[in-house]
Amino acid sequence: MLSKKTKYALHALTYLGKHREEKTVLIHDIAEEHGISHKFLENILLELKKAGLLGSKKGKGGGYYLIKEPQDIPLSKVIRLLDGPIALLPCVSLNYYEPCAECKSEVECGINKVMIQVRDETLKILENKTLQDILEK
Amino acid sequence: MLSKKTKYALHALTYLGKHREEKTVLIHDIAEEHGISHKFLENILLELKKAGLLGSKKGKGGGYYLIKEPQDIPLSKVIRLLDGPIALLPCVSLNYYEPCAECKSEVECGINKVMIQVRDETLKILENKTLQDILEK
DNA sequence: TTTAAACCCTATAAAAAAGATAGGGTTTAT
DNA sequence: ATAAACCCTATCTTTTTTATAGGGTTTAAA
Repeated sequence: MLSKKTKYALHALTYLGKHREEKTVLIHDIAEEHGISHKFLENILLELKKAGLLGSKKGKGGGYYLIKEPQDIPLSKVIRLLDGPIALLPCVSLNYYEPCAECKSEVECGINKVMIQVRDETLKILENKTLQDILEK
Repeated sequence: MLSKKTKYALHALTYLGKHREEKTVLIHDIAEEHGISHKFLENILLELKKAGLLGSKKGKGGGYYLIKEPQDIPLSKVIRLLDGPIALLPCVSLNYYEPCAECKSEVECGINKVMIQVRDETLKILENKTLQDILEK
């Protein structure tokens, strides 16, 4: 399951996507709309900004705005950013690889082999669905 | 990512699958092979038994054994059993449904819509991959 | 140029989930 | 009879998640 961070991120991105005509959107407004803690949401938006999905403007009249087109923001990107690996095991993660403690040999491990396949197929799904799909509902 | 419980369960099932010729397999042997706590593994095997995947035999010479054919044990079954929902959000879970706190209306929620599609496609993958695939490596 | 609105940063803490341990009871093959 | 192995319940530790707090910095507009 997705963490609340990722869930909130998706809600925020959706909100920003719906308000693209406005130059900026206030954290406050997003937080209020979805009943999220202002400060917690702030951290999330900062991460999305660091990752290049959002831009922000300081000072009076400032706020956040989408920097990418919704169709260029796949779910895989958002999930990886806030929740980490998409792979089901560390030993098959592309972005967060770690060896498995229980595995004596990855080469001989059938679980490893299957999980690589699962990872690839799952990635196809999550790279294919974008913020655009959410906005289109 | 999968919890250790699920990971251990997959290792145990694999071990049992490889030793199907023997009538029973000792918890001890599986635990030792993969460096898992005996007691922790015991709990997991009990869950697999309750779910109808394993049988057990008490007394001297007893142990656990596979009750189903490997091709009839999909990853989805094991994951749901030990880790819970496969869906990314509670509001789209088939087996563990709960409404989302942040969502005002599921019907209007684009995230919900997309996650239903993700769930269905993910399920296809996880129902299609079975213990047999792991054993075949 | 002041000031209010909003972003930015660090540290800490509460709550929940995961992971593991302990200890004893019951069953059964030899 | 007894040792080997399954079965059950409760507790505890660690890690991760989910926040909260408080203050500093930047900037647009009056």
